[in-house]
Amino acid sequence: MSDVRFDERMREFGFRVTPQRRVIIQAIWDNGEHASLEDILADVTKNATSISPATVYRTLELFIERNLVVATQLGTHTVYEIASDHPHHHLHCRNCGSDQRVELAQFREMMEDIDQEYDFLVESEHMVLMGLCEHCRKELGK
Amino acid sequence: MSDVRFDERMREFGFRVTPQRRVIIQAIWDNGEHASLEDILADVTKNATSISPATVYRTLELFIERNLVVATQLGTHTVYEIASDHPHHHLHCRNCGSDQRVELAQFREMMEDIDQEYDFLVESEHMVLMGLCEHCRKELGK
DNA sequence: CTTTATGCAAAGCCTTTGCATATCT
DNA sequence: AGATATGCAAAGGCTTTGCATAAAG
Repeated sequence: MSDVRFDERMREFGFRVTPQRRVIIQAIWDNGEHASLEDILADVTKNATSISPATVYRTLELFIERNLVVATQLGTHTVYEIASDHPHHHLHCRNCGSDQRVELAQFREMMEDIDQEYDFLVESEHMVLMGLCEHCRKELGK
Repeated sequence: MSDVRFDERMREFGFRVTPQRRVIIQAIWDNGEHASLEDILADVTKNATSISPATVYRTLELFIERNLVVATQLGTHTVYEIASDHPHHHLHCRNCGSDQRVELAQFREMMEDIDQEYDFLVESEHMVLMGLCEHCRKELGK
């Protein structure tokens, strides 16, 4: 995604485009779309003429509120990614930290089963499954 | 579970039994086994001759470390429950906050599918699915 | 020109830590 | 008695807030 795209995107969402916001959204993008707050704060204070942390917090809150950015709980901390139209889930490797996006038909099935069996409507649209990736499970012999 | 039981349980795990620990573990139990930190702190300072928050933090850390208590991420905050032998998941209603324990055969299936399709080993053993319970989905017309 | 965003510094909160005292086994 | 847990108060770290200034539309 180019810088121009980000600008457009922000305008679409009715935001003013500022250098700080460009840097922040770029930081999220650069982190493979799974940026922790620390990642963002680090990137941002590194790349830019010292953006205030306050700005980062306020900007993220705003973006999340209006769904330009999605916040997801990954174990203990929250990660941020730029909202996309494609619902998906994540396979997050606890060993190497890699992150794989997947569309899980199986997940949909599971939701339907739960619906029928318990009459419960699952709304978790963006789950993170922790575990071991292809590479690490071999390395660890699992 | 009676108080005596808790005492036994704690001793099994090699803990000294103190009044504070009784109160803390009771607080977790009383909250339908899904107590937030706030719940616990509130209960504890209410029921007891003012236990120090420091003690609550240290005790929880200890219990979790040695698997007497399990900590689970529920959206933004962490919830605590007394460890049980039966692996299970939770259906948590975002509207009324009710919480239903379920054993999901479907979940196991999903894990196996993911294994085959992506060669990823899912280790999330204790998930919380957010959504709407039987009652609330009717109330909200979903 | 008006509205909105930013930076700074202070205030707030929640959590952790050190150490002396009290408690458990 | 010896080992461990607790309370207190202080220290820490992260996040939020108020307000004046700067920048965007």
